[in-house]
Amino acid sequence: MPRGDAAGSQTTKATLGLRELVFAGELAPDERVPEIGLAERLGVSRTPLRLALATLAHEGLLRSLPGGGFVVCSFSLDDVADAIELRGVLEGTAARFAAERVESESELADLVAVTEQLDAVVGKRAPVLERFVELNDEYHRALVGLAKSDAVGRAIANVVALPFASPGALLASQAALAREQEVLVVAQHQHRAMLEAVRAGHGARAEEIAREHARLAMLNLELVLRSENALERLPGAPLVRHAV
Amino acid sequence: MPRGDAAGSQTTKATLGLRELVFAGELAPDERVPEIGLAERLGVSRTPLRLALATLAHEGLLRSLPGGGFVVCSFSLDDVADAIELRGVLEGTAARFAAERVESESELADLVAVTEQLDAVVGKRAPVLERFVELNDEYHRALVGLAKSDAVGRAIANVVALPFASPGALLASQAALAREQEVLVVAQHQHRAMLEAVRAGHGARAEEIAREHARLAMLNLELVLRSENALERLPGAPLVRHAV
DNA sequence: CGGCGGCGAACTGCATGCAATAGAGTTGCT
DNA sequence: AGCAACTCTATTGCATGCAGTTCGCCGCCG
Repeated sequence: MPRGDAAGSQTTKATLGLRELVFAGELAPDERVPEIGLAERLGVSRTPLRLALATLAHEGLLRSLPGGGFVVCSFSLDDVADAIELRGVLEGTAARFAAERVESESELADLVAVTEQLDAVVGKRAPVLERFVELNDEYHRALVGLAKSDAVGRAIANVVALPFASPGALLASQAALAREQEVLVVAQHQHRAMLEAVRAGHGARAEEIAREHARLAMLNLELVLRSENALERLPGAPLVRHAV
Repeated sequence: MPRGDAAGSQTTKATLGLRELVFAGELAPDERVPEIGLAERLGVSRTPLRLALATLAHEGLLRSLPGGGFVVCSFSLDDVADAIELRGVLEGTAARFAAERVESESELADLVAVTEQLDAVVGKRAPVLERFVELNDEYHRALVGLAKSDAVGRAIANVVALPFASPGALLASQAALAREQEVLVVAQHQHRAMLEAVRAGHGARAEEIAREHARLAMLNLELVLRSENALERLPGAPLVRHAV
């Protein structure tokens, strides 16, 4: 089926597999990625693997060495914080664009539906975190879609490629934390507030809420840092340089 | 010298050449890019060319077709406006980060030097636009550097990959316009203001100035749209879908 | 005993051959 | 005549072979 990099292509297989390997930490950060062994490990040839390596490099997960080859990037806690803040900025822009561009209530249908589902989940006595993360991602996707901007969409996609920067990343890692429910309530409050701001065409407010919403992830990061076992649940944790 | 994608590598050659071809409009937008003829046209083999195609696709200049192969992206005027606005948002973040993170005056040395050189150019009776664009680019690079954030730097690099979104793009295209000098004066005023805001640690102000500074490019875009011959000087003009 | 130079091996980057597919053109059937 | 199916070709995606280079190691010299 050598036409199209559709789902079944070798390149896709290599990219997904490689990303998984990196996230799982099976390839040590700051260490040369062996091109040969990796090819057979992923069950693909070197050519599509090389394409996958280039892709991950563009996503910022790998770095190409001057001498050739690639290394897995490692990230300091400051890097993680920056990525989260940047996501906030970009989602803020998306929210502002949405507020400025949405013309009819019908366009908001998806976002409204997701928000109501989130309400239901949070309203439960024991919210299912998994379900919340899922809906949360959906909410963010819908919001970005309303911005109607390829440029913004691509920029966000690039940032979210860093696993720990994705919307639900730090939620998933704090399952065992005490303030979990509290965070959920606040997050959902912001979801509703953003929806209202967008609906009312209040771009500046929507933007600020989105930024603050992302900073919730930074709060989570701080909470997670205080409990060692939670840190391990952080997606892409092996890439983060623990403070020594 | 088959090690390292250093300056002389075939992949680099292919990437630069391909980008040039796309910017020049030699490859018609929305048309399939022929992989075979292109290889010999660029003087490289198909393998590095394919890597270059993937790179440009990541930069948003090409789009991979479901059936395989690539097409050159075309951009509506709204897309151009979005890209410029997004650059403003990102440079705003860079400026804010710079204001929040710069600790000593010595870090500002480069930015100060460039600003003074720009002052000199603008102060001339007949400013040399070329020189201004050059220094302008340098100013923006220096500012982004002060943000000390890889994530922000990479995001900006991605947006600027669209030629018409780069800082000096719309300046270069309006060489023949009447209000040229006026724009230069305003731009340089904003450069100085940003520098002051960063120096004073006024993040919010620095951010807002940077956004407004980018919107100067949008003003230029509107000016350029009114004079047909100027539009042709816009970098990457062939990619822009002229309003029919 | 430490530093330097040469040698070897392994790995990367590139070129090309092959196979499979999608699209177009054509032909036959209704 | 129109539609559909079939064939054929051009083109892409993939695999592998080859060449060049860089890094590590060992021996040699200071």
